[in-house]
Amino acid sequence: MTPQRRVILEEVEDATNHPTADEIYEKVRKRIPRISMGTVYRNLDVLESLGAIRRLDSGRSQMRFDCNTKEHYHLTCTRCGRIEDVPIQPGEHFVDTLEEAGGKLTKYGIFGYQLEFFGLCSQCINTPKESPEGEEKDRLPEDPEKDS
Amino acid sequence: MTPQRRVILEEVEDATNHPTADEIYEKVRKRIPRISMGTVYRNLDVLESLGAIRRLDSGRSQMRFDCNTKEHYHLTCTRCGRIEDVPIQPGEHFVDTLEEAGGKLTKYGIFGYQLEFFGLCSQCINTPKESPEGEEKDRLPEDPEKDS
DNA sequence: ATTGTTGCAAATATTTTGCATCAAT
DNA sequence: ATTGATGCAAAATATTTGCAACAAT
Repeated sequence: MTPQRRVILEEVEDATNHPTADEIYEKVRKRIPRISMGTVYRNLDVLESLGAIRRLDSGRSQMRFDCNTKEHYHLTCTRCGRIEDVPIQPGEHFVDTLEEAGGKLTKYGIFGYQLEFFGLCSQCINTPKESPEGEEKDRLPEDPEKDS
Repeated sequence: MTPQRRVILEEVEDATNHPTADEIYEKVRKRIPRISMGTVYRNLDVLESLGAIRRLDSGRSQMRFDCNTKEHYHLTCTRCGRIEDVPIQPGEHFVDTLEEAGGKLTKYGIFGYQLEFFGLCSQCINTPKESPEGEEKDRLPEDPEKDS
């Protein structure tokens, strides 16, 4: 556990959003200015295989990282791309239903599943749409942002 | 609908696996040798926004494409990375359960979800593991292949 | 003429890797 | 000494884009 690795882990843990490697790099760089991107990526890999963090696939080009390795669900915002945790408690009926349903699939050779939600994040849901003329629809999963 | 676009669509439709842009390019190139990768990507985009094909995010670095735009589920093979359709009929109880569960989430501002399964594809499930000594476990979703 | 599409090449973006050096056993 | 980790730069990968030429209205 080198200083670099510790700081990288701390920054993933402190991040409230689910940061990209680049965001982590920028934060770590404030504390260790000479750190390199390669070190960040290498340590994110190591921390992942240690089970300290999880790698999330947001459906966009960049990977995101999460220090919460417990089972929970993510919401990808169709407007801004932010990922946040879905506010469902592990005990809720929804999860039971899903677990039960998922269990039925083992007969097909399936032993895992991943569920992602799409909608508006807590920030965007309270923000009026930007382009007032354009009737810009919120995008569905398979239509990640085209504009820039 | 240019010849290029038609051929690209045909190749996505003919592919039984869920091909990557590169695989599509290689196939199209056999019929239109001078086609360029840019044209393939541009047309995959166009075809997607026409609703003719879907873009799948396999959790790996390359996008994959699917001409089946109807709702269905995918299994990503944890051993070889292949994507195949989950042999669940739309009417099966499992899907109903899931739909019901998913519907309960609208109160959180969630209007869509995507479910992916992980397991062994029909090919790998009938193949003995390769490395006999290494106890090489099948990998879980968040642990895409590390070896090469 | 205008519009949209192509092929090509160059650019972009993200992630990975080679390598000499450094740090800690 | 050996081992593993670092910083740096270069490479690799996947995708996107600028542009001149082409095709069809």
